[in-house]
Amino acid sequence: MQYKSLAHMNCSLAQTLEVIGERWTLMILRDAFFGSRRFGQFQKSLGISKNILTTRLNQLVDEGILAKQPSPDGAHAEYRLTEKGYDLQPVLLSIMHWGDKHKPNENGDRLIFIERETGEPIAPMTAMSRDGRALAGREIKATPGPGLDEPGRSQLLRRSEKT
Amino acid sequence: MQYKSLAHMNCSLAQTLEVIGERWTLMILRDAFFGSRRFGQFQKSLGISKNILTTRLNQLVDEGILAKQPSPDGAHAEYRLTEKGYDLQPVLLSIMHWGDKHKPNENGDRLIFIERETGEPIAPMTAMSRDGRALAGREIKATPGPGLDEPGRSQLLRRSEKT
DNA sequence: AAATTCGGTTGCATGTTAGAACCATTTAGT
DNA sequence: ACTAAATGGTTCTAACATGCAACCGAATTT
Repeated sequence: MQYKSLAHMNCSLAQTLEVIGERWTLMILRDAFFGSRRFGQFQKSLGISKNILTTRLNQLVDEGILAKQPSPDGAHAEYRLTEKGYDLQPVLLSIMHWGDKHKPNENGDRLIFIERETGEPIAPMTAMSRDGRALAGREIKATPGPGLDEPGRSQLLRRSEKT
Repeated sequence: MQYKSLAHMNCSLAQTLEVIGERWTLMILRDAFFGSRRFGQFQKSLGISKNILTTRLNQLVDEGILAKQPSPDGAHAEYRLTEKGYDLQPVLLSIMHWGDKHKPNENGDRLIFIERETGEPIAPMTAMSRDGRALAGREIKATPGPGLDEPGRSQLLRRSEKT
């Protein structure tokens, strides 16, 4: 997907960025969350070149984030979010939340996310303790898990010592 | 920062991606969260070319996400997260959480995020109702806020009708 | 005093992107 | 039924970004 691959890194961030770490990809997914299904809808709404859109949609289909299916009327294809795609919603929400705060529109929030059933606005995305307290950035730290290999492990520990 | 600018779009996602929407940028921030401060630390840990690292660090400083300061011993410079930078933690956490789930390491999670004080693992990043219930992707929808302009507004409404 | 480290800058080859032109199929209009 | 336009792409090319290697000055180490 890109110039220098991050795929060899044993890092959940790198692995994910290998898939969605490109501007258009997330914009396409945004549109998908808002109901776009068809090639032309994405293209018109985003103003993206067709060839780029083609490659991005194919990558997302290959990754199982979108599924390409014939439309109900059978004529053209549709791209729909899979479960794996829906799982990206927290990512989109937290990015948007940052944008609302630090790149605001002068008139106020551009979008308000509400619970479908109640119509109530949802809470802003924050890290939480298991018992439901919001946690600020500095209250959290990382420790090595079973999946971390030795180089990363020792780097992490060395750094956290002297903090 | 990139080929085709998203800056003209009135969209919190586009605005944010204009700043952090490039693979290296988020990797650099990951390192910053884990304690990297110096040019050489970032470069060694990521294996990124120096010229690219230079431009990315400068962009982050220009945006106020990192601050460049002389180090305590006065010799070389240090890059440290600002408050604006710390606010990106939910973004990183949700991306990593997706990676842990969908691009797992066979041995288990690579990192475990814990509350600094208690040592307790934090909850996975999820959208929440204000009263603390976790909300799945499909339970949420977007409605236009005061900052949304007419074209986007009507598009959004048109789409949500026929869902 | 010489060599190494640190934090870059510069130049070049190569890979990606953006835009335009083209094309096959389906749908809409007359 | 015939034509025109829309849809969903593919292909070509120019322009720009990336990545590597070489270089460089200042500061530290040997």
